[in-house]
Formats: sequence, C-alpha cells, structure tokens
Amino acid sequence: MNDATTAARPDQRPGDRTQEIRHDFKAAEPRWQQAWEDRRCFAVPDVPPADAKKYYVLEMFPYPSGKIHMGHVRNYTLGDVVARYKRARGHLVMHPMGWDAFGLPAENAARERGIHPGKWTYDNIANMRAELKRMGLSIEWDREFATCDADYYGRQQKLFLDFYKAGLVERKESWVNWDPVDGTVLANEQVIDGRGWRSGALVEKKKLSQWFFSITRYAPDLLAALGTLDRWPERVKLMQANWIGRSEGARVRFRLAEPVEGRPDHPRARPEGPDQAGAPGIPSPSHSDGNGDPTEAHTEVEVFTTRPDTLFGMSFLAVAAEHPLAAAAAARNPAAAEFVAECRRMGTSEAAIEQAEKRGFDTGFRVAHPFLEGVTFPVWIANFVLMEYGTGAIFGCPGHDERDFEFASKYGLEIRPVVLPPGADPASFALDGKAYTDDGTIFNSGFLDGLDVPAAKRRVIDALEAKGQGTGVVNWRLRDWGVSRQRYWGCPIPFIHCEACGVVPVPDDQLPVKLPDDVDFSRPGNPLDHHPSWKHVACPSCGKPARRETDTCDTFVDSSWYFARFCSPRAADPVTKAAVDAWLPVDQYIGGIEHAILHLLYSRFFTRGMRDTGHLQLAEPFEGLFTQGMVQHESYKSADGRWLYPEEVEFTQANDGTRLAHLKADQSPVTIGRVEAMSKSKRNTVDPGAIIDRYGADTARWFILSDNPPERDMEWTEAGVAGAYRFTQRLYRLAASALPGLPPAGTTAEAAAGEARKLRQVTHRTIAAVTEALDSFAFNVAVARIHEFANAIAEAAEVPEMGAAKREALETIARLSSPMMPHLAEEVWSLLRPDEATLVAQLPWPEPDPALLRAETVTLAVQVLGKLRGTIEVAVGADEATIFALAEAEDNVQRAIAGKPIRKRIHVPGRVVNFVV
RNA sequence: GAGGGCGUGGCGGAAUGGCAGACGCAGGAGACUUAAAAUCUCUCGGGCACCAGCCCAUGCGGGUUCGAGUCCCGCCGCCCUCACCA
Repeated sequence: MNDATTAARPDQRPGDRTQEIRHDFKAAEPRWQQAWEDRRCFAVPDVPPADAKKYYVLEMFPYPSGKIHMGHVRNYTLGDVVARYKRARGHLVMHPMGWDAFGLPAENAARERGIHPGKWTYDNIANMRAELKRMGLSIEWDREFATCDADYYGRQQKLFLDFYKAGLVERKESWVNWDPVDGTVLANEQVIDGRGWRSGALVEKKKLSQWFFSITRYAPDLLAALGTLDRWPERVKLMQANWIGRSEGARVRFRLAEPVEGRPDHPRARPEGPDQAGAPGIPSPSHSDGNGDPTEAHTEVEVFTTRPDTLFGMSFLAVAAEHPLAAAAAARNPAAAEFVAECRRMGTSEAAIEQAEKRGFDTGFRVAHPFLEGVTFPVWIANFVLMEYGTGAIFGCPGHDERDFEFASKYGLEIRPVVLPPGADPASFALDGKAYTDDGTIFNSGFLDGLDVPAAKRRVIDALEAKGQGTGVVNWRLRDWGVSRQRYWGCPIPFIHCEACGVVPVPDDQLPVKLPDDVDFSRPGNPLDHHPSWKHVACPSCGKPARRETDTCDTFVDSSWYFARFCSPRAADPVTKAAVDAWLPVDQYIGGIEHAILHLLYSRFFTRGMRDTGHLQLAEPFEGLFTQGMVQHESYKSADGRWLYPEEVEFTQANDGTRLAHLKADQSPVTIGRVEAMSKSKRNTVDPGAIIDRYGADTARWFILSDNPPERDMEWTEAGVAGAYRFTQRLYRLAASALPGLPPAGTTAEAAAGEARKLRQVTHRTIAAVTEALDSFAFNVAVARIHEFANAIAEAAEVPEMGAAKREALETIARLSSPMMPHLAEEVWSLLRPDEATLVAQLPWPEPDPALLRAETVTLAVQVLGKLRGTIEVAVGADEATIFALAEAEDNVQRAIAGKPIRKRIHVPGRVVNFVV
C-alpha cells in the first residue's frame, strides 16, 4: 500500500520523453479510503469514555434524489474538514450520515414511472452513498439510517405519542389546497398561479381536521434562547426572531351597538398563551365543535393592536373575510356573502401580487367606542385583514397607519390625527397626504392628551383594564405547526379513529405503524386512504371496528430529531439517555441558509419537546451553526434560445480579449449568461462524479475550499478546478522529487541554522497560521497559507544542511493539508515515511515550536505624516531611541522630512513608526 | 413597505485602526520542445517618471485619528429575509 513509485501517467503518449512524477489519484484515492475503513478510523462508541473530549460534527443530511450535486460536495467537504481537523486536535469526533428519505418526489416517480416509492428511494440512496464515499469523507457509515426505515419512523411515532400525552399535539381545523380535478391535497409548491400543477384546475380552499404540534407554547423561550446561541450567524437568529414575531400591544373589546345573530365562537374562547398575557397561534375558528348555542348572538368584537394610544383616532373597525362576524353579515346580506366569497378565492399565492388594492364591504353593524359615550363606528369586512394574526379584527386609525389611511381614503372614512409630531402646532397640524406613524405627543384624545406615545399606551391599557374592555398582551406571529399531509410516502401518524372512543393513540406495543407495501398509485389522492385493508383496524380501546389515521407527517418532522438518533441509531427507544447526554448538542452543524427558519426552528422545538417528555436534557440541539453559500456557474444559451450544459460549450478568445463561446457540435455561437445558482432548468450544472473521474476528490475539495469564504456563494469554474489540480500535482512532485535527498525518517531538525532555520521558521509559522484559519472557518486563507508554504519549500536553498528541515517541512505540509486533501496527504506521508504504518488520519495535529515563531528581527514601516516612506529592519526588543534614530536616518524618510522639525514620534511595536512634522 | 447584509485590481479574494491588493485564477513576456501539452522563470491597480522616486486609488461625500478598506454621519448601488402581522 505504501508503494512510493513515481509512475508515469497511464495516459501519457508513447512519444513522451519526460518521465514525469505524477500522483495517480485514480489508484490512490480508493486505496486510502479502504485503509481508513479497514482501520475503522472514524468509528466512535455510543457512549464515549468519561475523559474524552467529544465533538459532534453534522452536515444537513441529503434528500436522496439519486445523484449528489455540487451543493452536497461543498456542504460535506466543509463538514469533513472540521471533522478531520477536530479529530487531529484530539477530539473524539462523531460524524454520521443519513437520508432525509420521505417526500413527494418518490410518489411522483411512482405515478410517472410505476416504480414503488420505497424501491426508488433505496436505489437512489445506494447511488448517492457510493458517490459520497468517493469524496473520501471521514464519515462513520455504521450509523447510517434513512428516515423511511421503519426502524426510524417507528421511533418517531413513539415520540409523536409522547408529545401527544404531554399536550404538545393538537387536532384542529385548518385550510388546505384542494385540487378538485385530481381529488387531492396540494402542497404550496404544487400550486402555481392558483392552479394545480398537474391538473391545471383552479385550487380551492378546503377545511380539514389536522394534526398540529404546539410550537407556539415555546414561542417565548424559542425567542429568548436565541440570545444564548453565540455560535450561530446573526442573520439566522434575526430571521428566526422575525419569524417568531413578538409584538406588544393590547386586546380591545368593542361592544356592538346592537347584538348580531350568530355563534360568537370567536375570539373570546381563546386559550391563554405562554406569556400569561399573549395568545399566540392559529385562532382556530369555530373549533368549539358546535357546542355553542346557535341562538346566541355576537355582542362584541375583539381586536388586537400595537397602537392602543391611537384609539381616539379610530374611524372604523375591520374584520377578516373568515371572521365570524363576516359570516354573520354574509348570512343576512347576499352582497356581503359575495364579497366574502371573492376574498376567499383570492386566498392563495396570487393574493400577494394582486392585493396592492385594498377593498372592503360595510356590514352595516356598528361598534361603540370604549371611552366616547354614544359614539359608534362602522364595521367593515376588509381584504387586508388577516384571520391568522391577532384576532382577525382591527380598529382602523387612518391618521397613523398607512394601510388604514389608504382604506379610509378610498371609502371616504374620517381621518382624524391624534399624534402630534414634535414641534407641530396642534391648532394647524394636518396630515400631508399620508399617515403619520412616528412618535409624538397625543392630542384630540381626551384623557391621553399631552402624553408621549409609550406613556399613552400604558395609560390607555390601564383604563381599558379598569373598564374590563381590554388588556395589555403580547402577540406572536408564530403559528402552530401543522404536520398532517395527505400522502403515502411519509411517517404514518399513529392514531386510530373510533366512532365510540374518538381519537385513540396506537398503543406502544403496536408500533411501528408500518406503511403498506402494496399501494396503488393509478388513482389520484392518498393511497393510504383507498387501500383496501390497511386502515381498517380494531379500536385499541373498545375493540370495535375503527379506522387508522391516513395522514402522514410533514417531512420536517423526520429531520427534527435525526441528529439525536445518530447517537444510538440501533437503539430500541428513540434515543438512549447515556448516548444523547454524552454526545449532544451537535457542536458544529453545517448546511444551507435556506433552512435558516423552518428546519432549525422545528428542531429547536422538537428538542424542547423531547426534553419535556423525558428523552433529552437540553433545549438547544445545535451549539454551532454554519451556513454555507450556494455553488453557482455561468449559464449558456444557444442561438435558438436553448439552455446548454457547460460540457456542450467551448471557448475562444477574441482579438480584444473577450471570451467567446461556441457550441462544440457545430461551432454556432453561444451566449454566455449570468453566473447563477446551479439548477437543472438552466442546465448550468456540473456533475461531481465527472469531476472526480477527471481530477479526483482531493482536487474538487481543494478547489471548493480555496475559491472564497465558505459562507458566500462560490462560482464553479473549469479554470479554477484545473488550478487546484495543478496544485495537487505540484505538492506531490515537491515531495517525490525531494525524497532522494532527504535524511532518513525521524531525523531531527532541531539543530538547523541559517537557511535551514529560516525554512523551519516558515514551517512553524505556517502551522500557527493554518491552525488559526481552520479554527475560524477561513478555509480559503488556510489554503493560501499552504500555497505560500509550498512556494517556500520549493524555493528553499539547496544547501547540504537543509535536509532535515526540508523533511520536516514536507511532512508538515502533508499533515496541514490533510483535512482538505486527505488522500494526497496520506500519499505524501507514505512517501516520506514508507516504513511507518501510521495514517495521517490517525496523527495528532502538528504543534508549532514557540521558539521558531519568535522573530529575531522585525520590519517596521516608517511613515511621515501617515504616508509610507520606507521600511527599517530592527532587532526585536530594540529600544525606541534606536528605532527612531534608524528610521529618521533612512534616505527616503530624510527627503520626506525635508528638514522640517519633528513634532511627534509614534512607535507601534512590531508595526510602524510615524513622524509628524 | 419593514428588517438585515455587502460594495477592495480583469476575476475570486487577503488585510487585531498601522507597509492595501497576501494567495489563487485569467492575461502578457520568456525558457524547454520540431511543435504542442506539462513544467519552470519574469511581469501583472492607474498615472507620471521609467534609475532611484512621486502622485492617485478599497462605491460617493463628510468626520474622528499621528494614521481609516477597517470606526462615526449622510448619500448611491447591489443582495437577502419577511412581506397588508394591525
């Protein structure tokens, strides 16, 4: 295995006269991958020894689409560098891999090509596993699982039931996208311009009873704990904070001037929220299941506002089209019903585009102002009021809210300013065509007059509370997590519906609820639902015929706890305490920014849920988070407007230096388009397999790391890979060609002096610099330092006493580059230490010698008035007087001073001398 | 609309407030070669001088400082997230 021949490349033509030294990556890479596996270099126990420094590195696991893409290559390369580096630094590193294997594409394959989703998925996994293995990742494959394994989703069902028992699961009604032609529920991404992606039918909104996780219960903690995640990117924390969306305000109840017939099932019967005052989450309209007395009447409407201080500027009240009061209006007035129906039709995605215009309908109902005796305001149905937020009703204050201003202007409602901008005159103040939303002094507002905005908010809330007409509350934007999917290829939700007993959890001893294999995809809809036998079971509680829940879980559930399962992937319970207590949290999690909100928030929720059901002892799953940028590529278009794959295009250079592209097939001109994210539709993709065939895994890894900082988008270029390939060969050649002149392995370089000592200084400074760069995720800088190091080794003087220092340098460069180019590092190491059985993957990280980091002399920049005029070389520790004298004596400095008196001398040790004249 | 981020050579980028452009890619010149590939050497922000050297330059305009790519204020441009969230 440690054969260090310098074989000529097999593809060299016979006429070649140079017997080149070449690194044969095609032979070497599989050989070293086998060596790592044979020695189980990356295996760790489920329960690490007490004295071990554990480190858990995890990259977001892939969806098994069938082939890896460059985004995967980048993601897993970054993770592997961290894993290998931390391992060398003496940590016990867990670095697992698995598959996010449930989801719609498998069902689409089944419908389109008649392949069973399970077979399609497992075949894809086999392909992708093989491709990932070719990258040389330091993954412990023994821990691998797929979320579609019954072994995994069965444990997930156990967690689901535990969450249910802990009150973290609820059933409530919710709207779904319904395709009336296909008779199926559509995911949001299957609705294109309001139509079903397959049938083209207009999508309708339909209400179904569905399963929800009570994520809103943790809203305050999910928000507050963001402050403890100091190894998370700020922008991810910010996005989550915005998503959770805490806002302080008040709920205000408005009495209707006359009672309105209808069931007042909303919004009074809301559960109290986590903040004792707040009530986050889905308003769950009409969930009280018809227990209300149908003869009851609405007597009031509750609104949420963040601006209770503007209550005296009110001119109308508006409710959402889905609000019970809107329903009441629709019941008695066909025009209102028509307006409500229209709003519902606009419900989905095009709403966002279409809804520049605010529209409303006056119900004719009126509400009384809480503080103005005898004053009432009209109740409108408005298309810009959201049922899902707050109470689904607002009071309109056009003077100080832009939306209300627009609405009031359109419908001729009163606009009454109540906040006076600083310095404005209350007698003459008028709005200049738009709402005033900044701070100021309250006026026209009775007992609030003269207060500033925050004080007025407090005062009005006190007054509302005293009258029993409102309270100060905290409101949350976050809604409960609906997990029901009307799909086959997902984790079955473990419940049984019994006519007598209601919703009954599947008993633990009947888990897992396995998906049936014999499913029919020729019919639209959920195959679980129309399976002949699967859903018919006996009720676990009364034994009578009952039916299974046919909904399956949102796949975000699968990925919300996989990191915990990796700690003991074959355990009978979802997790084993000793393993998760030892290994969690994940020390470094790496993945795409596209998961900044949902996946990461759901995982944080799940961890809390698992903590509160006794499975875990921590709240935060990911201690460190790193979000990598996308991989981009130029796009190409043929003359007839077709997108072209990069391999169909070749390039020439015009006389003026511009790049020109042609179609390889017929030399027709090709337009070079923008650099953008690789995508199948634009065909600007590069196949990782082809790159590894041509250049090897080390080259691909090296290029990815060297191009730019990992958090930014990178551009994949042919020239860039070729450059990386050249460096791999250069490094190999550097070692192989020096080998004959080196002293035997183990020769110490301690005594080196002169030129040899200089090389040793470079070696040890590079160790320090690369270490620092890797610690801070500055992989492109680490690569640059290794380039410089290689240059220094190549330029080292050819003196007889250089040998030991050069051996040390070459051994060090192999070890420093090993996290990034693991195969080449092993190859070079085995070249230098042919008799040794040790792999670089098993070696500790090199330690710099402090004595060699210290410099004897230092170069100081000499400035005059802040402008550089020269440099001086001084001994480290020279006294200031000497330094100033030397600096002043420098020719060019003299010229710049030009005889003027020096007013001030500044010396920053090791950096700069500056004279002020 | 709200919130956030980023602007440095032809390109990717480097730079604890202290020699701007490390390192690489692309380009140019040369060596080797019958030729090419590979490899090696030199060069490579702009301008003036072309031997030292000088001036300009980190999106634009101000400011703080002995000294600003870096800190502060105001513009301009691009990107991202949420988007009628009351």
